[in-house]
Amino acid sequence: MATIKDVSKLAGVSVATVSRFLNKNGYVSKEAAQAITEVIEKLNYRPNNIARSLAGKKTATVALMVPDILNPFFPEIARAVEDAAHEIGYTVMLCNTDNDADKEAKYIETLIQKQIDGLIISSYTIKPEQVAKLQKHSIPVVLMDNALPGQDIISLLSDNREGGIAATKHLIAQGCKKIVHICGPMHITSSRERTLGYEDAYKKTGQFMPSLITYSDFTVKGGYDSMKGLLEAHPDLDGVFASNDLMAAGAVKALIERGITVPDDVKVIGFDGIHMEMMIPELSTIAQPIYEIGKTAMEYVVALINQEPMEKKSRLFDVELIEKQSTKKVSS
Amino acid sequence: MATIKDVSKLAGVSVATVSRFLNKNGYVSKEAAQAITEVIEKLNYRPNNIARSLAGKKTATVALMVPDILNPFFPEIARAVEDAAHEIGYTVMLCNTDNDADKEAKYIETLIQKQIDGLIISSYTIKPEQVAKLQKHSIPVVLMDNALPGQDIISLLSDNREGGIAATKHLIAQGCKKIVHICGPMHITSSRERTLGYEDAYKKTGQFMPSLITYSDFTVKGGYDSMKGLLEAHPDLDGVFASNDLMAAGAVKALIERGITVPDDVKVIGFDGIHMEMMIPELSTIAQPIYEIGKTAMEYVVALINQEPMEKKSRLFDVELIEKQSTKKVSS
DNA sequence: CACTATTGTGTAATCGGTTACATGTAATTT
DNA sequence: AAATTACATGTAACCGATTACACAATAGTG
Repeated sequence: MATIKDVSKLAGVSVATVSRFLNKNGYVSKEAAQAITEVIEKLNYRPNNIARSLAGKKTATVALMVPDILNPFFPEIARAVEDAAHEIGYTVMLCNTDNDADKEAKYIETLIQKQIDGLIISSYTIKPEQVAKLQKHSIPVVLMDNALPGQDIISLLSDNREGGIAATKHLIAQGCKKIVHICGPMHITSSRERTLGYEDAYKKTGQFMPSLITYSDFTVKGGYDSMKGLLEAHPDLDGVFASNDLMAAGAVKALIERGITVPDDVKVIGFDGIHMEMMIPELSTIAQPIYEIGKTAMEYVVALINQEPMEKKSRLFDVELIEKQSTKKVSS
Repeated sequence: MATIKDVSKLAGVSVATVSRFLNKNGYVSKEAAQAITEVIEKLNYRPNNIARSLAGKKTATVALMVPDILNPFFPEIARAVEDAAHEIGYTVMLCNTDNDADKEAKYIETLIQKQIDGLIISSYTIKPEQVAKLQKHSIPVVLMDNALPGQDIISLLSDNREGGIAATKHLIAQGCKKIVHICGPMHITSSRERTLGYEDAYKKTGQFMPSLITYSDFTVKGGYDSMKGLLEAHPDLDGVFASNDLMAAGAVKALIERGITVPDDVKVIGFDGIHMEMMIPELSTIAQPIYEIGKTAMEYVVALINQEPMEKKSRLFDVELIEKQSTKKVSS
């Protein structure tokens, strides 16, 4: 591997000049530039990023922390983040935390040692002290789809409350009279908000009862089990709002197994907008602008890394109702 | 951030001793060790990985190249690789190539500059010259679910041929008389093998015709479209073997849309064994030991990195038939 | 007891870059 | 013509570790 020294020697200039040339800062004469360009070409020289990083520059690496990349919501995030990162020459490290605080803590240690420039967290178990630790090492953090109350961290959230309202209103508009809700883990802010949205919207109809809500865990299995329970308690239900698409899918499964037709007998709507074209019927959902959020997360992280002046502000993204078959009005 | 120098000063020893202590090589007296331990604790010292890497050590980072993490097959791989990596203190960089040779080439440049220790490729478009480039930089490469003919690269494959046979035989055993096949991209080795397996097995029945095969692209949409075409050509088909689970899902969708019941009228089996619990009916499949393959890939890469003596050998993994509803025999 | 191994430690070079600073020349100002 | 300013380049310190080598003390051996 050729080094900057090799280049400087062959080009007949000093390493400083080569470095200036490479980084486009400071003065470099046309002749020197020409010579260096040629030598670089000839030696097929590539600057060593490790050395660069050590000399005080950044690593151009950010990490993405997710609970589990197997959960289809997170590949979408990963893809968005990776695309945005790649575009500006950054590289993404993938970290699965399994919602395990220990694993999380250990990972953060590793990431600090590896001198990542920034961290995008889309993990729900993240502890404030971990974030504090990162900040002590001046590693910028951006939270996606999560918020840490009372902390000075940028967090990018969808308007979950509004989404919960929109989902519920949509079911009402489609003619549902008795709408149940499968909600996600209560320690997740986004999840709570969605449920509050449902309550907001549904209470106005005067039909609300606490027993219409079941608490679940954002998994297909969880949605499936919850749906079974709800069917026992409310055989006359005709609308289901699940706090995420996976649970909605589980709910559909439970309904169909019981011989209940979706959307004819019961309409189902999810939340998130993950791609599940394989579902029959296809699922209506409240879609988050996941891609935009991911892209924004990268932009924010990079801005923080470069200490660009910015109003350090969290943001709320609009969600969008996507109507598919699962809530289609049946022409009677 | 405390450095090794700070530690050495405070502990009253030289940096060399501290380094020896940290790396557990060379002699360090009990007293020195004790003193160093205390100072490290006190200063909360963590060795700087960048500096370590520069000084000739490895980066403890591998990259994983996949076409698109949004395709549900790849999160499974990513998860396996990441788990195995994490266990041995390695970190994983995620690279989406979109099957774009340019993007791939650029990425490889970046990865070389970042001095990754090894690369696991599960991307189908990888070019031999790219691999050669990596090898020139002595970066070990392991191929997953793919092989590069005539190249000296370890590749980990499932027994796709055998899997294709097993899938077909299973459909036959379940009573299917006319079995069509939706095959994947022909430039993908694994895909071709699966199709060969189908042909092998089905030709024995004497029922085989080339028109039973449709060429598709490993997507849900592709499977859906192919199925439609096959239904036109062969209205009397009663078994479908799709070369991957996504296409199988698309096929199921097309069938159900046509009012055909799965598995009663037509049985469908896929390949890969990705998790799709949301499907109704759940999909029978030939499961690859994805997790094991991912783990093995990491083990191989690390062995290569450490230049451990090993018979540099590619491996073929056994696949497993997973029977679910989509091929259930209907009690008549 | 002299001689070799073993144990323990420190100095300084090295990895491959970046950059502050010194120095020198050419072009502008005043 | 003297004083600035802009341009161009090189020297050497530095980033934070690893490690070859030299040296010293202690233990073991014949």
